[in-house]
Amino acid sequence: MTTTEPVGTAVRRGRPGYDRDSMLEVVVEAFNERGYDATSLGVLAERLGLSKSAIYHHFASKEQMLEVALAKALDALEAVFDAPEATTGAVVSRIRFVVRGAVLVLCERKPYVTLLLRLRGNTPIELEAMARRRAIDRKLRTLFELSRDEGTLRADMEPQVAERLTFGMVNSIVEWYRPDGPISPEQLADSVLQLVRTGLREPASL
Amino acid sequence: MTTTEPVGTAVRRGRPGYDRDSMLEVVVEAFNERGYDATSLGVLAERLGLSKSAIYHHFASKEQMLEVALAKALDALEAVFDAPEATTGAVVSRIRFVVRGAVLVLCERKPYVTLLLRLRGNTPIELEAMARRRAIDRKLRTLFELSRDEGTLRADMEPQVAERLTFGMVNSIVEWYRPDGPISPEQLADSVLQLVRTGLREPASL
DNA sequence: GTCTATATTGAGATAGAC
DNA sequence: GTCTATCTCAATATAGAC
Repeated sequence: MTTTEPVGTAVRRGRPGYDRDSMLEVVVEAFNERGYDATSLGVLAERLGLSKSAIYHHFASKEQMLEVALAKALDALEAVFDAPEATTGAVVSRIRFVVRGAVLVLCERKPYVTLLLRLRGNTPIELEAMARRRAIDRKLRTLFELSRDEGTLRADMEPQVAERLTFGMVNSIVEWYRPDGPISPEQLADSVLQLVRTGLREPASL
Repeated sequence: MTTTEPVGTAVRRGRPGYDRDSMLEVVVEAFNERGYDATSLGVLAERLGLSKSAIYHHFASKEQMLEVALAKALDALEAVFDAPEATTGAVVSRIRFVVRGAVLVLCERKPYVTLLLRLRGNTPIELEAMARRRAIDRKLRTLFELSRDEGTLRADMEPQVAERLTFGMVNSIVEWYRPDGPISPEQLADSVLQLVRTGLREPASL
């Protein structure tokens, strides 16, 4: 159901000619601006330059749009956490790999990940996506526990707390990152890793 | 319109007898579980054990519930950022004060702050609340810029990025913190400050 | 593959009795 | 201060023509 090709730059507002992916870009942008529930098909039709009913030729329902969009986020995130660099080697390198990978996915597929992070679980589809997300969280927590056990994580902090704060920071990036801004995803990933490694302070401050 | 007494433990589900505050607790809990837009008056009535129309004796509209709830969050947050400890003294102490204060407010008024952080700006009320929130963000950014200028913030990171990552981490706490769990708000604030100061690593790791 | 209807449901809100 | 009954509107979705 979900081809996993890169997001790409699709045609915008150039009269019809939508395929599923280019349509989804417009749709998900609207979902993120107004919230999924608050975005009516009427608004979507307006943005797409189509009538409401025309939308049903591309998607069976509003919720199917959500489903396809969430898959784009989850497939990419799962790929990071299942990669060999995330499952083998030194624990510390694995953590660095998944932090960096999560930041990159988040920047590159920002609209789709944004949608994922805001789910409330109101329908079976949302619940399933949240379950996949929780599975990722569990892998993450395990990594932090391993780090604590081997003594590379600071001992005065619970691994769960460290994990949640770290990925809370990572996830919050969707709220402000602009793909067309001055910061590249790689630079941002570096900043996150710096902050997580050694904090904000210039030696002997804060 | 908004008395600012502490949240308190109000009567739950004990047949009628609701006042505005105890009613709001139930309402906001529902808003946060399902999302504001996805929460119908029917669902609220069910949770409250009232009919839909009875709700209108306490609030003029669904949106007014949101408005009153948002004020509870914003009043408390603004109090932190306007406190003398946030506006005078060493910049580094000011930053520490607002980080700690934000974490504490967030834990103590979690449902209300959660609502605030998830706004999309779909109505004038939401836009006004978001404007108040942005004013707070500006004060925050200014503090980080001052820190950079005086050389207490690490020089290899933009102050805006440092600020957003830090408060992204702080704000993400609403997603998992449990007031009745094992971690006290003070402990959590300490953990955040530790992480922000010196990072996650046990010296010479990660 | 898009359109103009239209069906159907459920939303927020009101009227007026008790 | 709560109820039942109802109003009005907008939502998702469908039917069927072009």
